[in-house]
Amino acid sequence: MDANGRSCSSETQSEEEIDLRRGPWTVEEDLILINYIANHGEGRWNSLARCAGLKRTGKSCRLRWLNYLRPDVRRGNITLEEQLLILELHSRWGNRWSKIAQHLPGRTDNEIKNYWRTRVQKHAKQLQCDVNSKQFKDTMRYLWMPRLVERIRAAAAASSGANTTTTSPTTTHHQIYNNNSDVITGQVLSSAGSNNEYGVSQINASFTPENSSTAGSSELSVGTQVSPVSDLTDYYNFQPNNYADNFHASQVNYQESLTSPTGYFNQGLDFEAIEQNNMWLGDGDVSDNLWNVEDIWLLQQ
DNA sequence: AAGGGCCTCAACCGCGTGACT
DNA sequence: TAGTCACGCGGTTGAGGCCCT
Repeated sequence: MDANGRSCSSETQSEEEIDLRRGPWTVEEDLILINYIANHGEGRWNSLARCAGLKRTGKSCRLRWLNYLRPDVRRGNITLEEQLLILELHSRWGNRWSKIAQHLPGRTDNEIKNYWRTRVQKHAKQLQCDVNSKQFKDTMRYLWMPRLVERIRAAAAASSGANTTTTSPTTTHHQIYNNNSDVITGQVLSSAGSNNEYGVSQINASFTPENSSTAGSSELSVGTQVSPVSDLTDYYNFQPNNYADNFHASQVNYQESLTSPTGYFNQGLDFEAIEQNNMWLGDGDVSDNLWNVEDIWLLQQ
């Protein structure tokens, strides 16, 4: 019996015998699939497709359900926190999208893959280097990720400043990665802006470049006195032998990551000069304007 | 207003893997 | 052991929307 009470008599019918539909799903198809799964559960997608009366392959049904119709699928923009996590996990696992997606609740591997290809690979292309090259990985690790941390901190500070009547600690969950690449899931009690056991400030997960009035300079306009220059120079004015000391409180634990195998960023780079060249001051999406292409290439020479 | 280029993302495709017979 | 099937993964495609000229 299918979701509409009809008997499923076409178990042996091959896909070739059915006039299979392709392309975008209709609302009616979605409803059929949702209702069928609600009554019968997931799994055995080929027979599910037949029994539900959907002229789709099992694969197509599975994909539609997992990537779109599942109730726990999280729609909307990738948050800064999620972006940081994606970059971190990708640096460890590479294109293991499903594995990465497991650590971003509600996000699908397809969504993360699309994010990576459309946002991250775009910058590799702009830099005229391979996304898997050491140059690009170092650029991501030493420039982009600290910048994301800074923006997350700024967002947290902005939200705390905008909500000064709330002084009680808030509870957040963080997944942080130790040096063995193991996931540590922590329930963190902290006031906004304070440090926690993982050395990570409380993060306003709802903040996105898109839902801020305008990413970049605008986040400073809500009363948050976060200077991208001064804070970033704290981050980046590390010397080869003391950078770990300069990179601790309120930041994701990047001490391990800060050893650049290729040395591109271990040679006392003048990040303040980079700041003054307006490298970080893009006013668009956080993933845009993160670096000036010519500056990066000059740095790498 | 039009159209061309670019970007995003849903959907498809091919392949690998594991379970089962 | 070989064959089949279901499932999942990563890569790719293409439609539609947006932006710029």
